Amino acid sequence: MRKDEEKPNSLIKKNKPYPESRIKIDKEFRKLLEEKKFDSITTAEIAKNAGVNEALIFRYFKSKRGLLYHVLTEFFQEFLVKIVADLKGIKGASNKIRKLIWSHINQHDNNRVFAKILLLEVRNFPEYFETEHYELTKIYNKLVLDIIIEGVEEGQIREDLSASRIRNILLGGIENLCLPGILRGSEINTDLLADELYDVIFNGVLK
Amino acid sequence: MRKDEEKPNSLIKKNKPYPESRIKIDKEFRKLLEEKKFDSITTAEIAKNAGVNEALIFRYFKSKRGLLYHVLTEFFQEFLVKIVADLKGIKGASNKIRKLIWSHINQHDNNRVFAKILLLEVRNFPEYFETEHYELTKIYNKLVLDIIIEGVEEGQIREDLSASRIRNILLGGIENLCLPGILRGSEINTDLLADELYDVIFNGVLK
Amino acid sequence: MRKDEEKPNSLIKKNKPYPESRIKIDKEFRKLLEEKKFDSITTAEIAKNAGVNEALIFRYFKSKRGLLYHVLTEFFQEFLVKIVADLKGIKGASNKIRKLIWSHINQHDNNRVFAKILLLEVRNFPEYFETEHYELTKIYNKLVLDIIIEGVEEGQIREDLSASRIRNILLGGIENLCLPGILRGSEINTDLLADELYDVIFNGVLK
Amino acid sequence: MRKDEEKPNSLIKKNKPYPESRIKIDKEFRKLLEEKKFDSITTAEIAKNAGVNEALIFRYFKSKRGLLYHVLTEFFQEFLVKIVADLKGIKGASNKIRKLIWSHINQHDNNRVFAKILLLEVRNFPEYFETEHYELTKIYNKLVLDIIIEGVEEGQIREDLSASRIRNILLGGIENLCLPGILRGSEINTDLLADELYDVIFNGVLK
DNA sequence: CATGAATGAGTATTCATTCAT
DNA sequence: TATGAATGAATACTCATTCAT
Repeated sequence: MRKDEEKPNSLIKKNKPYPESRIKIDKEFRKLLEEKKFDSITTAEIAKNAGVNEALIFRYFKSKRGLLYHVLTEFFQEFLVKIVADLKGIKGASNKIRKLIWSHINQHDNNRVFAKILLLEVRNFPEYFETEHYELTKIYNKLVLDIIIEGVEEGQIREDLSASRIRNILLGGIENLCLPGILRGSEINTDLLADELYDVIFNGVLK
Repeated sequence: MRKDEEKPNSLIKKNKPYPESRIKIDKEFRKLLEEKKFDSITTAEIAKNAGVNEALIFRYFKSKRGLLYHVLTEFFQEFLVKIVADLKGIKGASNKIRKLIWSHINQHDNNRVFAKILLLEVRNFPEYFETEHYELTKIYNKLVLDIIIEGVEEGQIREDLSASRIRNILLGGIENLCLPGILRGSEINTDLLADELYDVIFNGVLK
Repeated sequence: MRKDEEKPNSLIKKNKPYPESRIKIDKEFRKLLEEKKFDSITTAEIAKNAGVNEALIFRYFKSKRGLLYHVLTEFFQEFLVKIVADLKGIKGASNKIRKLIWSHINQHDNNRVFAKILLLEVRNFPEYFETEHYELTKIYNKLVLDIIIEGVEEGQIREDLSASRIRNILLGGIENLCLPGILRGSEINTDLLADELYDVIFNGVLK
Repeated sequence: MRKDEEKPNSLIKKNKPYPESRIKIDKEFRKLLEEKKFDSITTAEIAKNAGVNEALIFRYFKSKRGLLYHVLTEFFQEFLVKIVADLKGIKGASNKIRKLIWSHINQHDNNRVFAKILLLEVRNFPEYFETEHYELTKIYNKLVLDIIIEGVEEGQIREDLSASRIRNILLGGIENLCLPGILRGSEINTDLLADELYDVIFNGVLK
């Protein structure tokens, strides 16, 4: 059918495909981010390695930090997509939470660069909080909160604790568990950590 | 007696007191370290805020990093003194270890800046390992090792595990537990963390 | 023909002309070099006098020394071109040597700044020997050597002396003779010096 | 006798003996001058090596250059004393000149540092010409001139050439001959050079 | 006579960013 | 869309020199 063929096509076109140079910059920057700190990456370096003109970085991303925020947003979008996909078809709040914990830790494990940046670099910049990325974290927070509420409504989770507090404990716990591994570059045993956290949380939290 | 009171006074003076400017630099640098990363602190900034001439930083501390190492050493000396004092009079290796864990975490809690620097910044600089501070850490490591060995000899600790491995697990555990709090500036529940770690370690380690 | 005249013109243009600022830097640096020593010329001074931004020096020439080496290379290229042109059409090794001596001294006389730098400054920098300029001197040395060898083969020059030793004596002699004039800025009597050197060398060297 | 004992004593006192620190600075500076260029010697370095307070350099010598001029003067005084001593008892202008040439070259050979400084460093500083050292060179020039004049009056030297021109050729010749050896640190064959110069000069100059 | 402290002007070099085309 | 040129504000660090005591 024509419609079927055109729709995705037009959708992609609406997202007007980024010019090649822009993509190269993005790619090269991600690569550099795995090798060194944001501060010690230079725009000259990015441009040279990407084979594009330095000024393009500023045309496309406004500033070096703009580039960082953009890349961070991209990552978080993928992160969200992944989480949502992973949760699809799972019934019951506690099962969802178990999956979410695992999936979140797994994402951290597979994207250490971003985890590190989020943890160590970004919070220093005041303008971060006006960032698209920051907006996305709010969406994620909401998503998690909804699952908790669902659990409360289902009667699985104690209703005498504020749902948002539980959410914070959950997310804080995940970060705490991942931190050492991310920082030191040491192994993250996703299954083990996920189990442990689920245990701890749900012993305190389940009815 | 007057004489008795004056002598120590004069003794202290012999250790010629640092010039005021030097102290100001030290102080201001510590302050800035609490606000921002080492790399983004500038010598100009230190000097200006401290109200001294920038060149004095280099006269007194050789380099910006020299200043860092100096401040780190100062801190670690106090750290060591505190630990040794805390251990004084405690009998039995396991009691000593319990105290040491607590004291170490407590120090981290009270000196977050230094903990942060140690954890995140300093290990990148190769010359760090020729630093007085690094030498002091060796002394501390030895001190902990000796307690473990004491435990083995007293028959409290399993002798089929290498003492130095136990020491490493112990110190690594402390760091892991403190990391999140330090990084985020969130609360560190010293008593809880210390108990937990002691438990974990000693369940695996005690005879 | 017009076409014939235009083509080389356009060919030259393909070697994209250096930006004006770059040329200004080059020019101003050469000028300063005539007034003062390399070490006491500052990049700020160069930029200010040339009316360009100081950072451009580094964009175009990497470093202050890079600028020096560049200018030296430029000079030496002209030097080589001149020598080769002067030797064109001359028959017989001894005639070539006579011409070469004269031409070399003459170049020194006309480019005292460079002679001075070569003699006094450059040999202190270890990285000089990885310089394009240094590579060019090797070419020149080879060129002179070949003439000597030609002389030996023609039977004009004694074959019991190593050709390269003769070359070294020749070039060393030229430098010695030029040195005082260059250093003091006093007159260099090219004809006289050339005759003298040719005499001395060839009395010892001819068959 | 008292008088005998007191006189030298008082004479020394008149020259009021320099304080030890001053002497140490002088000594250390001379030593450094043999190792590196004036510009790359720092006052801090001098003071530290000499074991004196840096500020003393300025008390005693006004400035870093002041120190240089002082040391140069000292050297020249010794130089003059040596020359005068060497000439003592020699009869006849031509014999005196022969000796003077030798003695001058010999001094250069034995004091390469000073020769080098005089040749390369000092002439750039405009204030040099208000220096005591510069005044001493005038004395030396006069001394040489007088010998030439003596030679003219004795009838040994042509009176149709200006005596001062002959003097200049003589002194210029000495410097020219010494220059390469001094600059390159290569050997100076005093006897040979002296003979050569004497020959050249006197073939053109003697009656 | 001697000293420790302090300083200002400078030093090459870096870098994110802007601009004209 | 792309580019080469240009720039200003920094950056850690140096050094001769002054000053109060």
